[in-house]
Amino acid sequence: MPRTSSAKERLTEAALRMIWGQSYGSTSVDAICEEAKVKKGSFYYFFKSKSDLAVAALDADWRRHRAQLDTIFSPTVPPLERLERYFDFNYERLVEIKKECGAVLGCPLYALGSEICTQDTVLRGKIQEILDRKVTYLESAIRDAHAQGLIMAPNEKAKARTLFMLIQGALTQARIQNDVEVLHDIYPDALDLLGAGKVKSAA
Amino acid sequence: MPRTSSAKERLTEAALRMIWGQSYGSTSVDAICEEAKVKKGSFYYFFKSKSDLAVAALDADWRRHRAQLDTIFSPTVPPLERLERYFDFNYERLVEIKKECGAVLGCPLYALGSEICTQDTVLRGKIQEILDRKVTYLESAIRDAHAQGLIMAPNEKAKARTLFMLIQGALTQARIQNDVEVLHDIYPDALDLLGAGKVKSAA
DNA sequence: TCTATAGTTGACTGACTAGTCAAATTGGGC
DNA sequence: GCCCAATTTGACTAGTCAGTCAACTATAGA
Repeated sequence: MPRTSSAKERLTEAALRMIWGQSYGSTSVDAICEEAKVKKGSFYYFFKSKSDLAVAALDADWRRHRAQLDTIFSPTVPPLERLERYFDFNYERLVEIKKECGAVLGCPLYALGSEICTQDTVLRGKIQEILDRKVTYLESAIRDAHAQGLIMAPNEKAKARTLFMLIQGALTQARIQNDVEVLHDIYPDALDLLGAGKVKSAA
Repeated sequence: MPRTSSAKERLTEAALRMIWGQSYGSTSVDAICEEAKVKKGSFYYFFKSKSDLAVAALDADWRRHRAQLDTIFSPTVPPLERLERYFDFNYERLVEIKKECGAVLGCPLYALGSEICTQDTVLRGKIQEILDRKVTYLESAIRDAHAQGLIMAPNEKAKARTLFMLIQGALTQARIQNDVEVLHDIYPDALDLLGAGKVKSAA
């Protein structure tokens, strides 16, 4: 295992950062190579195309992100606390990245997915796959919360998808108006969405 | 008034259609000109840049869209029916466009906004302006519904923004997975979000 | 009919695009 | 020291990009 990052790693990292920070279309292979300090010949030794690099970049990012989600959504944590932690996590992440690069970037999957979905079926498929896996975390938290009588959500799959779309909508809105605070305001509304008020209070 | 569409009109229409259908970055001025049957020299007679054209295209689209929203959100219609109509309208619009161009395209403001927000401040400003106006329609419907005791939403501005982000999240998800049905499932959840169940039933 | 203005045209620039390739270099196993 | 495979390099296509420009035409008003 190399102590210093390999050329391939530097490429996927630079690619994600730049594509997320600007857009897929406006991020050139040349610019990615320059940022990663890799010559273009090497680029095409590792990846067969720009699209191929993007897939690899999303995969690498997902591997990192997944571990964080496993912690946040640990079954040892009460289900509604998992959701609250996830909201906090998204907020903190946005703040951190804004500090780093000066802009609120939202979710790379939605930003990239919305841009390329009509043009690159492979990339779109990868994005869909990761999005589906992310929804799964919400599903299990909602299922557990419902089972414990904390919320009223008999169809946890539908609720999870709706909640996910709300979160992603908020992340996209935050990106568009370059404002993290958009995220803060939605948690109480998310509880309403989940039917937290519909439940018979403890008798 | 010209009976046949002017070059300028053809340009804004082609631009919106192509940018929405693909992406801003992958839509070239040359391609727009070809689609609009206008020579590039003429393009730069009417618009000072591609970005300038995009702003004009959004403006023109908003003028059309606004009239439809005024009908849907007419104060003569009961407030919750306004919202239901708006959901139906979005669904029908997605279906229609899918029939036309073979793909689910979501909302042009979010698709374009998410793509260019870190790169084009003028375009971003125009998008924000239109988005803000759209939220206003939801606000008034929610305010009226609350006043009539149909929902529990004392802070109509916050609720409207949250509902808007849910809708936009759903539209974006529909675009990414090229599936209109995503939209259908969220209306009951939207009612939960608005606190339709929280309200004391008629005594 | 003259003129001013609005609109049109196509050729042009120079920078940038994704992707290719043969040759050179590296570093580990023998 | 030698070999082989993994990697690196930089020069190279051939096409596309946004934007420019001077010359041209159409047309409306006086």
